[in-house]
Amino acid sequence: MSDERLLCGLVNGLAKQIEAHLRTRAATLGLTASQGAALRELSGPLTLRELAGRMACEPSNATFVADRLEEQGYLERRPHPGNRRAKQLVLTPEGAELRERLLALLSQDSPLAPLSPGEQDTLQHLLARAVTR
Amino acid sequence: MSDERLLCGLVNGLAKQIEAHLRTRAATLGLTASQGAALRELSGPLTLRELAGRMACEPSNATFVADRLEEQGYLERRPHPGNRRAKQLVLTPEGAELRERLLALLSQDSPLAPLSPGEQDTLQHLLARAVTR
DNA sequence: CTAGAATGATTCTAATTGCAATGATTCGAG
DNA sequence: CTCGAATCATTGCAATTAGAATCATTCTAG
Repeated sequence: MSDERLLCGLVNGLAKQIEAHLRTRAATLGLTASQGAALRELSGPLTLRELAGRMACEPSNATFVADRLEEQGYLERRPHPGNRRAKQLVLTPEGAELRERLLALLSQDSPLAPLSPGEQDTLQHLLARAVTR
Repeated sequence: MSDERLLCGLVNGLAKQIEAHLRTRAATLGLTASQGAALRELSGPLTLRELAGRMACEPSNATFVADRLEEQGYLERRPHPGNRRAKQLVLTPEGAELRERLLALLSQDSPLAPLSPGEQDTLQHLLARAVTR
């Protein structure tokens, strides 16, 4: 029989651990943890709402971090083709280059490293079933 | 092959989902999410640092939520036997009663419900291996 | 067609959180 | 024994975050 409270603590603990890992790596590039998370998710053009969804935060926060990244010249807001309300976030060449460096840093000493590829697969499968979006 | 970035997003997403679930239930008892988390972890006397560890937050934060719970009469700070630096957090009868009500609320419609007990077991096992450094 | 609901982004405000510094107590090397 | 390092809780401050309100645009029922 599984203890749900313990399980919640473990999920939260691992999330915090992943965030701490991201925080240290992003800091070496002059970014906050949130900025690093945003950069990590921007594998292609995203709308602000999509970014908020991937970062699991409020849209107002996504606006905030996008502002900072835009000020630093790492992304641009472009009019969304086909929806004039929305804006597309697109990385500048500097942003894309920085993203590559960040991804390289993140792949080192990942908190998920103790798990084998197979275990990561089953973990991914279980989490995907639990997360309702 | 597993995508580590996707996995990180899933862990974070589930953590946020669990927190949102906790937030709504705690709110019906007049508590914030953090206060609810603290109450949930206080199955027995805990030191502030232990509580912070279980909540995966900074000790200063644990002090903050303990202050609130103490003001509301749900817990007491007692001198720790054997260590005069530390303080033991102990639930009052009202706190213990409130905790039972919270646990009852939390067991309903848990975000982990989509997973079978067996799946929750393997999930717990995997997370435990990843989170222990 | 059109009025009202819904969606997307933004702004403002308040609350939560992390971080560095401080005081008190305990531990440990020499 | 003793002095410096480490631990525990707390405080103050800065930064992040969530939540409600607002404006513009899009969708939809009738």
